[in-house]
Order: sequence, then C-alpha cells, then structure tokens
Amino acid sequence: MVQQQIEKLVRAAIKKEFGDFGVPEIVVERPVEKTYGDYSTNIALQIAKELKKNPLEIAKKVAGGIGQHSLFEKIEAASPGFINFYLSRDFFKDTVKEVLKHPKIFGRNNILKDKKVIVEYTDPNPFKVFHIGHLSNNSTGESISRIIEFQGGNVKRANYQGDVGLHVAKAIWGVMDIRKHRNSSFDFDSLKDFSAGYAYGSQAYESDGDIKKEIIEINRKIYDKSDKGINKLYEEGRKVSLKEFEKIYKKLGTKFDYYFFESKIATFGKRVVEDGLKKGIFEKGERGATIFKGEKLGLHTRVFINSEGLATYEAKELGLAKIKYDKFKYDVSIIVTGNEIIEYFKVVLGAMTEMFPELAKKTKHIWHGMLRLPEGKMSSRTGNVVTFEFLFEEVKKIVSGKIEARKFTEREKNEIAEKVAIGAIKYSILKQSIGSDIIYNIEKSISFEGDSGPYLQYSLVRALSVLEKAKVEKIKPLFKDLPDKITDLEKMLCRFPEIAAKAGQEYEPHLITTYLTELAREFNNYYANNKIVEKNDEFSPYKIAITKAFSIIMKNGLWLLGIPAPEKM
RNA sequence: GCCCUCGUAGUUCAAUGGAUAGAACACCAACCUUCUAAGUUGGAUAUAUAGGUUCGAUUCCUAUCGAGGGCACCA
Repeated sequence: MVQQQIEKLVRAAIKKEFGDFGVPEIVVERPVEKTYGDYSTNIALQIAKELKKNPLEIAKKVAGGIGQHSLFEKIEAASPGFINFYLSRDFFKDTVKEVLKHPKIFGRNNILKDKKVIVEYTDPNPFKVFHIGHLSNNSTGESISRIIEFQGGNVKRANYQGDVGLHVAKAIWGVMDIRKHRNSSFDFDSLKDFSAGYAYGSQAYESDGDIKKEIIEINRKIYDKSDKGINKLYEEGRKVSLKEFEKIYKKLGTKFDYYFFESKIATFGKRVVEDGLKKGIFEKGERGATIFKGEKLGLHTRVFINSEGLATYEAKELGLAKIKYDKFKYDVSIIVTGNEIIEYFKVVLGAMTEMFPELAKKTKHIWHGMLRLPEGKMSSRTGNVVTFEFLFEEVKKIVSGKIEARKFTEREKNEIAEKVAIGAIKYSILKQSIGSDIIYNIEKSISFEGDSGPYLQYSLVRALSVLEKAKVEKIKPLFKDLPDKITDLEKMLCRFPEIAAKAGQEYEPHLITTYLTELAREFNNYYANNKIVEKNDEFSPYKIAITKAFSIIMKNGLWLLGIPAPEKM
C-alpha cells in the first residue's frame, strides 16, 4: 500500500541526507486537513532533537531528497516540520480503474489469510425475549465477522444460547402458575408467552421465599429431567424460542455455523473445573462451592460450581472454549458480549490460562456498550424492555410511510421498508466506537437523515440510478479524457482498503461507518455539482466510472456493516 | 470501601501525542424545467476541574468531582 511505499522513500531519503543513525518508526498518516496533502509524516519533528537541527530544515531536506516520483504530484515541507505528500492524477485514475476491474475484491487484503477465526455472538436466552441488547450484540458480531472475512480470514459464526439456568426455571414456574391460578386457557405457543412467564416468575422469585424454593426445585428438575410435565413444557418453550430467533437472524442477515447450548456445555464445563480442582487450580469455598481465586491475578474470586453442584456461567465458558476448539481448530476465538461481562471474563480468562494455556492465548473478548434507555436500565425481569420485534416494526412503519407514494409494487415496498429499517437500526448501533454505552432514544437514535443508514443506502440508490441512465444513453465508463482537478470523491474512494484493514486490526466496525458516511457525503456533493451523464461532455465517461466505483465501494462497505443494499428506495 | 470503564457543542457521536478539535440532530436562511430533496450550500456553540510529562496533550501520568459496570454461587 501507499503508506509503506512512502515510509520506504522517507527512510531512504533520511539515510541519504543525514546518514544511518537508527531512525525511529516512521508514521505516515492522513492529515486532518486536506490542504495538507494526501499523506503526511511528522518524522522530522521526531528526529530534530537527535540531529540538533531545525525540524523544518530537516523536512525540507528529506522532501528534496525524495525528489521526483511518479506517485506524487508534489512533496512539501510545512511548518513546524511536517512532510506532506500529494498523490498524482494518475494514481487516482488508476485506483478507480482498479475498482471497476475487480469490484468483488477491491479493498480486500490478505492480512488474515487462512486464519481460522470463530466468532461467538448474539447469545440470546431461550424463554426470554430477543431485545435490543441482543440486537446490539448481533450487529456488532456480524460486522466483525464480515470485516475479518474481508481480510481473508476463515470465519465460523457461533451462537451460544442459555437454555438452562435459573431464568428458565423462573419462566416455567411462571407459566405453570399462570395456567394453574389465573387463566387455564393460557396457551403457551409463542416466545412472548414464555417471556411473560419469565417476568412474572422473576418477580415472584424475588418477593416470595417459598416460591423461590419452588423455582430452585424446578431448576434442579430441569437439569435431571425427572419431571415429565416440566420436561414437556421445557421442550415446548425451547422449541418456540429457537424458531422465533431463527426468523430474527434471517432478518438481520446472520447465518450461524454452530449452535452451542448451555444444557450441553454444563456437564463438560463442570468436569473441566473438577479436573482443575484436582490440579489445585480451583479450590473449595463457602458452602461447598468450587471457586477460582482471582486475587492472585489482581482480580476477584468467582464461583465456577455453585453449592447446588451446578456449573455457573464461568465454568461453562471454560468448557466451551475447549468444545469450540474440538469442532474447529481456531487460531483466534472471539467472544462478543456486553461490557457488563468484562470483569467476569477476566477471571474466566485467568482460569483458562491455567487450564488451557494455548486456548487462552487465542481467545479474545470483545465487548460492546449497552443500549440504555433514557428512562433507565432495561431489564427483562421487570418487563422494561424494548424487543427487537417492536423496534423493527416501528421503524418499518415509518419507512413505509415515506415510500407510500412511490411507484413500487406492494412486494417491493415491503422489501425496501425492511432493508431500510434494518439499515437505520444497525447504523444507529454501529456508528459509534465499540465499548461504550449508547443512550438509546428510539426517536432520536433511529434517523433517516444526516448520519444514518438510509443516508448511505440513499446515496447508493442515487448512484445506481445514474448508472442506469448512463446505460440507457449508451455511455460507458472510460479513462481517456479526465479533468485535471482531482475531486475529493476520488480521494475518498481510494481510502477504502486502508480503512477496511484498520477496522480489521482494531475490530472496529464504526471506522467503516464513519468512512462510508464521509464517502456518501462526497458523492452527494459531487452529484449536486456535476451532471454525470451528459452526451456532449467529454468527461462524462470518466464521471460515470467514478460513480460506478462509488457504487461498488458503497456496496462492499454496507456489506461489511451487515446493512442491506437496496437497488431502489 | 476496593477494582475496571468513561467525562468533548443544547443533544448523540468523531479525532494512531500533531497543523484551524470534526460530523449529525435541533435552530435560522438559500437551492428541485440536471440524472431520486431520505439531498446540497451557508450560519453559532465544546475538550469536567487542578497540576505534571512533552517542541506539541482531547489523547499519557497524579489528584479532585461526576456517571456507568463489577466486587462468592443469574448471565
């Protein structure tokens, strides 16, 4: 890539002008201000002290030392000591040509070639609603998966679902109690019913000691499968939940390679911990629980097997690492969770380092921020949740209203509404850097203007419409006649590969989001100031080439975010 | 109390230790007989506080204040 080339040239020039004295790493960056060129380096400022020379003088000498190069239009030294590089007309033309020639692979590179990566995300719990927290996790995980694939990685998507545990017992107790005392005709055929049962059961668990005991008893029966009635209810609930989730994954554009269930993992996780207990990695704590003393690592103690003899989240996670590896010999295992898990995960990773050191090294925990409602914390226990279904339908309604008057068929309208709704929702999650909480105000967060998913989609649709017109007018993209002035749009197009690479290194979808938004802005600007398809314009074929390149990169970029690219809207 | 994040414009978010701290929303004004106005153009406002390191700090360090998460059996 260009940065590396510049770095080499600068290094050689420094050597030529000042000799070999152990030059530090040369950072070639994108200047914030575009008048400072396409790339710049501050190396002169860094070595000024050692050379005991004025940085600007050094910069001038280095710039002069590089001299003429076909890659650049000019190289300038600027106060207080920056060296600015301005790329040549040909560079931009050739890049646009490259995009059209290899639309599928432009922007890809092989940083992670043949690396086997397993990404675990979404992780909803059967018997509980799929809410916007899961949505946030899914959007992040899916985008990270795609970003890694774009870098040549071999990605397997995994979904780990909590089909056992106290929450299930609460839901089942709730369902049974409602059926018994309140409404015997209550028909438990949807996830919604079980979710309601869960909320009801949770509240009872907290307020009534006797019920708490009953629920703990149910939990035990779920594990040992000793009660036929409970087994039946359990199977029903699990089935309707998974069916419901599958519909949601389809809407979100996720297809999982592996499904892991806590019910299957728990036994193995427990065995791993018991094994560790013999080796002295774990120890016995209060009330017979098996614990890991995190204090030796500057962390805190956590329970891996509770006093009931059941594996906790921590033990399961530990076992899961091994089970995943048995299925797919990964080089990297990424686990995407909300940031509330950070501290637990450190302890889990600490224990893993002692149990499975090789796997621990390959494991990377990525956390995203929680979606917080302005009214306060979201909790499925109290029923104060925004479900995905609700959000999706609300947004879809708004989009449908906007395209009501358009001349599309009903089927097209529905398809567009779904694509735009998903785009708007995902953008609102992926627009900010991963990790910190998002204050989620549905009306304000879901936007159709400015920085928004639909803004990106709309820009693409516009470009496609222009290209359609070019086709009708029979003007093909060409690279023969082009204006002298390099447009900001061309400059922005050329940045895509380095942005994609950076997003891959940092696992940061928002870098893509920000880039695409800037790119779309440049295109819309270009569109407003240029007539692209124009028979009597000698530059029209090149303008069409730029438009085509834009559409390709926007499509690829949207794919990286997991946002659908509509053809019209 | 201890540990981990984090504090940027009225609001939601950007900015590998660099050049004039960027956007968007909201507000005001202009632009559809050019290819989709979900668009474009112009306009005001911000680094919590106090020190320190550095040629240079929103970024690194220390303290204070404030927010969120965690600190033994739910995940």
